[in-house]
Amino acid sequence: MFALVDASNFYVSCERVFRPDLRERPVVVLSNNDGCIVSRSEEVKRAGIPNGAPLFKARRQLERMGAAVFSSNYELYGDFSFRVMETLGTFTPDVEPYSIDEAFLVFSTPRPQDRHPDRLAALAHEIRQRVRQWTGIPVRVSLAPTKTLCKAGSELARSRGGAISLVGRSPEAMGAMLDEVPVGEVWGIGGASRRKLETRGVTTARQLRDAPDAWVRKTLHTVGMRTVYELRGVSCLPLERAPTPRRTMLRSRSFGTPVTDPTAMREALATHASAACRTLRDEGLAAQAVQVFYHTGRHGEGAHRSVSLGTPLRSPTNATADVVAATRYLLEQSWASRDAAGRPFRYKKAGVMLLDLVPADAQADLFAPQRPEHQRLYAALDALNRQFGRHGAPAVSIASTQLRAPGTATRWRTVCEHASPAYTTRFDHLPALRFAA
DNA sequence: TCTGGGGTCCTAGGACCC
DNA sequence: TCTGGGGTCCTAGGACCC
Repeated sequence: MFALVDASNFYVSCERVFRPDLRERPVVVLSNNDGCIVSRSEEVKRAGIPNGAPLFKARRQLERMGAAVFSSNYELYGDFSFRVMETLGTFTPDVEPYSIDEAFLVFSTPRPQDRHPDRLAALAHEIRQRVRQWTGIPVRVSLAPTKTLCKAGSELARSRGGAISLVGRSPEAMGAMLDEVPVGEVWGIGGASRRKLETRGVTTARQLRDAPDAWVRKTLHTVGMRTVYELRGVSCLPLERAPTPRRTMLRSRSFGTPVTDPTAMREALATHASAACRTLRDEGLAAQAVQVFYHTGRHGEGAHRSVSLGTPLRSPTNATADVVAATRYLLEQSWASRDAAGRPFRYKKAGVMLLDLVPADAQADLFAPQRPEHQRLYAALDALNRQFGRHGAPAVSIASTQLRAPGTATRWRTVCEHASPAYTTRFDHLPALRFAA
């Protein structure tokens, strides 16, 4: 038996914990660079502002509603996520954090006498209550025999007090529930599959569940077949107790101001490469290939250009200097300031991708140079930054991340104009209580 | 008129998720 | 003026081999 615990409007909920004045007010949280709306309170959803809407399009409406607007504060959300996961760990050791705001839990199948719907509904409610009381975060809880059914249940729970159990229901009773779920809301059915299914007359989760195997296999291939089995109550997606080692890593950002000169681009790529390598070392991995990409905006006027170029590394590495050197080479190979008509390229975003990741201690190549001095260098660097780095800004970094002349501002960095305090992770941001006289 | 058969590996791109 | 960021998996098709 699986449980899905899912926070609704998680980022908004985090912002509200230390701001009770916002409980009844419309609130939105923005993506990086203050670009899009990525979390909306119920009031904002009701007003018809869609998820993913760019801020500049919704700004007037939000002002009229008196909405509070926040930049993303991942330090805060990450800490609340940790607290929620810890709380869930008091119900079962088998917790799989699935995303920042969701987790699957697995319980041993209840004995028949405990399988009464009331008892299961009570368990779902208890999880909900405890998370709310211990962390301040409202969640929905859905119990079901498979992960995909948990996801469907979580949708149904929205209109059922936030907790639901689909365990032990007959196929007919389950079908009645799945009738309420549009096929596009089934976990694993995205826009393309939804359109495909709808043109063939399949519009609900129940119809998908009851479609013939051969037809499903032909239409949605093996992944879709797995989804259908899961809808039938046959579990195909086990709980992932340990996270699977990652295969790739990407660090990218949109620029606060468009980049037109190669020096700023070099800085940005070196900064992304440094961040990626630090994570690589934290996770004990090494990369065998590097790719950089950068592009102009897709919207609006001006010259458009999109570059994506990669190179293998001589041997697996997580040394920042190696990767930065590779990004520099790739930039030199690909940079252009103007198009054929002489119009400047205004680059909006850049990123560094590390590929073919392997464990750092695996000896991939007998002839690869062994460089213990690198290990000591980066161990020292990481230790310095852990102790003296300030919230993502390293205390010691390699020089090419700071190519600008001293005293000049970095113009490419991300915009973040509505940040809330990191209430739970920085002493200087601790909330102050004010008592009315 | 006539155009083998079978295999591997790699890459790009699609689809999906949050 | 202003449109996140970070992942995984699968498939199709090309290159190449015998």
